[in-house]
Amino acid sequence: MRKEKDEPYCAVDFAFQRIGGKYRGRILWYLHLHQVLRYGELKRLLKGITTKMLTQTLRELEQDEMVNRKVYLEVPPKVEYSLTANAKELIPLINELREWADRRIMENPRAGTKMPC
Amino acid sequence: MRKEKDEPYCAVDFAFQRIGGKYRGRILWYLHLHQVLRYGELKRLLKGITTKMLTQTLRELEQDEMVNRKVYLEVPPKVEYSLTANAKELIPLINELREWADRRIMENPRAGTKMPC
DNA sequence: CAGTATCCCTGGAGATACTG
DNA sequence: CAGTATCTCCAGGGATACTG
Repeated sequence: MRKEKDEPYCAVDFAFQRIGGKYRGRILWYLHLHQVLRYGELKRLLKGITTKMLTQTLRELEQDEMVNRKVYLEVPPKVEYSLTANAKELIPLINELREWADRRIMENPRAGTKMPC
Repeated sequence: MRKEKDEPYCAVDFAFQRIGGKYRGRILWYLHLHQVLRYGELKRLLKGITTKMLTQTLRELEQDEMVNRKVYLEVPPKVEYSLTANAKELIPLINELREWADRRIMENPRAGTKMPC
């Protein structure tokens, strides 16, 4: 049974509930980079994610109108995921967050190297 | 004992680890709105937060160089929190996330009203 | 291929009491 | 005032097996 999120206290809260969580950011970013991805392709990109978490996160993103899910009635099955218009509005922001993070990573002597996405 | 965060997989991950979490976004936003806030003021703004979570989150933000902690050696004690330069770079982005969220909230017939922060 | 269905465990978070 | 210190709980997430 799907748990309801806590009522967000304010818009900042609301935003972070939609993009926060362990995999949401990367899923949105990969869908942006590739335009459209199949379930298995996403699973390969999100190395180590379990099917349970991937399916669950995709379903939540779908309910939040952040991703489209397109099912092809073929054998073997084929399902494609893509960003909705709502989510696309966020891409420039996520990109700037990514650049901010890259700067923090470069500043840090320990890390010293950019992390590819 | 402080648990280490999972190694972020990429910069997008890194960014969300720094601004994600239940209260981080709002703390950064409130510190932006008020410039400087005392512990008790933050606690009042984050209605319902426990001292444990507030202290813990502030310490993490401090370690991540997102907030400054200034202690006044007075009785009664006085501690002031403010944003670091690193965190201030994020404010325009958080503000745009907030505006994005406001648009989503207004679109939704159920909600229909902006949420103040 | 794209998922379900279970079982299980941990750590994020709440409640409460106490202190320099 | 600005925190510590404990105890507790539960849901987010992992591992594994199975299926249309």
